Amino acid sequence: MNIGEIAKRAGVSRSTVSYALSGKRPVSTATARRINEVIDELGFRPNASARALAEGRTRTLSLVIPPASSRLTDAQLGFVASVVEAAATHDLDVLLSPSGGDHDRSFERIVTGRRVDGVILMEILLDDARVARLEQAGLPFVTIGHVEHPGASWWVDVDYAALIRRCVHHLADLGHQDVVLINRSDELVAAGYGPALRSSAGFLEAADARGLTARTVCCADEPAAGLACFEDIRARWPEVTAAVTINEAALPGLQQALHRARLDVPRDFSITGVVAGRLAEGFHPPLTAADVPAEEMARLAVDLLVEQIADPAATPRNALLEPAVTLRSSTGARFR
Amino acid sequence: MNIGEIAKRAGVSRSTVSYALSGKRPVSTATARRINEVIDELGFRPNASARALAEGRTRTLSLVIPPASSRLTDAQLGFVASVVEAAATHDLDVLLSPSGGDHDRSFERIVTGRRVDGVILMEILLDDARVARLEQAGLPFVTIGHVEHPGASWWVDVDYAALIRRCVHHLADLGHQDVVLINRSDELVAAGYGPALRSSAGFLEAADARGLTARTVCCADEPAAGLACFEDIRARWPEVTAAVTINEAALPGLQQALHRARLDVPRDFSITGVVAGRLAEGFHPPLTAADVPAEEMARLAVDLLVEQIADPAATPRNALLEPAVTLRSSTGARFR
DNA sequence: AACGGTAGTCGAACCGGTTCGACCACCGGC
DNA sequence: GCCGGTGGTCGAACCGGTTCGACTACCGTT
Repeated sequence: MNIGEIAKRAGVSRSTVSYALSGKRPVSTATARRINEVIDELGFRPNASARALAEGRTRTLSLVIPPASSRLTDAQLGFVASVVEAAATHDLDVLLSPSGGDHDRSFERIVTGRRVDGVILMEILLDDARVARLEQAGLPFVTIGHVEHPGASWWVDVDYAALIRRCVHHLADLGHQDVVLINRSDELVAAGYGPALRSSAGFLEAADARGLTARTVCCADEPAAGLACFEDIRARWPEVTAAVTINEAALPGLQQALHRARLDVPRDFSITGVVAGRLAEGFHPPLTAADVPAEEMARLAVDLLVEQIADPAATPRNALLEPAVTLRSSTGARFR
Repeated sequence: MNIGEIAKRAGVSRSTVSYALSGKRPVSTATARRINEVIDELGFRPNASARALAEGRTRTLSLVIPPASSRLTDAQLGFVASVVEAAATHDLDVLLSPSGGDHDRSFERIVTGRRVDGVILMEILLDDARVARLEQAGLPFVTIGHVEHPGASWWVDVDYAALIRRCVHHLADLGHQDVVLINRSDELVAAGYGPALRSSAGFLEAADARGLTARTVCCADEPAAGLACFEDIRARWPEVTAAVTINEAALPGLQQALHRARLDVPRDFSITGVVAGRLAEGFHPPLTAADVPAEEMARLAVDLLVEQIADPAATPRNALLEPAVTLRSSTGARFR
């Protein structure tokens, strides 16, 4: 069941079997055939640990996810599956590692233990300790989202500021005058979570450019919070006629609040934002929104990481995606 | 950066460093202190591949996710995160492997390449080829869901038949006479997907016991299908006053269909089933349903797997969970 | 005083691959 | 007929850990 056994049965040395498998040196067709016969017969496959030790690479990537306690949103979960798919096309395996909370041990194990060839970090903060740790360790990595001053680093992100600006312009075009941004949670904003901060900046910028009255609120990542948040908005600013959101988890609650308030979307109230396509379509009515392109981001992230692993000295590359805002049916002209 | 370097700087042999780290043989306190100083100073951590090779175990589990990974339901995704958490408490890493489709190479790599110590298989079919493959390879594994004739094997499952029966009895108690089961997709039923088949059986059984008129339909795992499916039900069987479902992905579509049909839940129509708690709460109104206990299943699965890895000869254990049906507000008495 | 047991340490073998240097046989060129 | 190059193969070293057997020093017994 190991390479020595194969060699013995094929009547050759271990190195010859290795060369027959890798093709790194020529092997006569006759020997190659004999070796392959034995391998097929015994169902041999090289031991991954031994190979990793000898080659100095593990053919494995790590995908660092936020702790499960802070619920993963739909877009994030779709991303996990997509990374696995993308890695599979490169014959790479994916190690899923939690981080944050009391999971620093797992993260350290990955980084220092040479457990993987590279890391994909998701949900990073504008100033993220894990980024510094990986840089220090000299381990190739790609971040989903970019730190405040990316310098020369590898990352993939969605241009939240630009997308939110587009949403605001869309609402302004429809005649809305009083708009609100329903952001992610206070905690995330306080921690310096890029998408939340950049969305807020883009929102205020575009509202200012179009002379709209803009309000922003934070909302915890759960349906109940969405409901409470919307009722609060109605109570404080009854003049608001449209909302922009990046808070996927709150959507069911928003839906419920709209229904309770007997507001028809889009006749009485418009809603748009940046949301996973699947969720936007599940909303009622389907949400006019920029769909977070999880698969594309995953593919890009893996490709960038593979490139970086192949040549760690290469000049860093990045990608700032700006998906189209898909017009569905949750935004309409303001007649009142 | 390797154990030899540590040994040299601490003035001892490599084996002494190893024993100081593992505690498998006594080391004098003076030497241990010196070794630990050097280790802390250099930030040393044993190379995972080398250790795996020497010990014959990788301290890694594989979580095999279903083929069309883009179609993971909420309950499944919650499960993935929970498995990672549970494994972390045992200091184990989790390798996420796709299977099915054109991903058989990934699966084979895991199984034959001694890449992991054990496997958790989710979304298995009543007669699943991967189960046979793992048995043949002699690799410890636990399945989420159980095959038709489990024999002596390790698994964790939710008792769909019993839960669906409970849902039907609940509806019968409320006076409903004509009920429908909205199942998962045709394809899954045809492929022999346990939860779908067992739900169907339990549904018919309980309806029969209570003298209800029962219909069952299959519905693809997406919102649009849920909408079409419900409108179809209304057209064919207008007398139906309650639905039971295990199709989480179709829920938003059902919601939309109920709204379009101007049916008030629960006044005009009742709906219940087996659904992730988070989704049940996101429904409007909150769904009376049996919440799939993803975290508990994950923890159990990992614990069972760890137990099996420690003693492969142990007699197999399993767990059939029957979570409570949580009364929320989507079911009501039938007055008409 | 001889003896057995244990704490503490070392060197060497081993896990299962990859890769380097060396060797031989054979070929064509001058 | 000698030389250089290439195809094909082997043995040995190496990757970085763990573990076994052996050895020494020192302890308390009888």
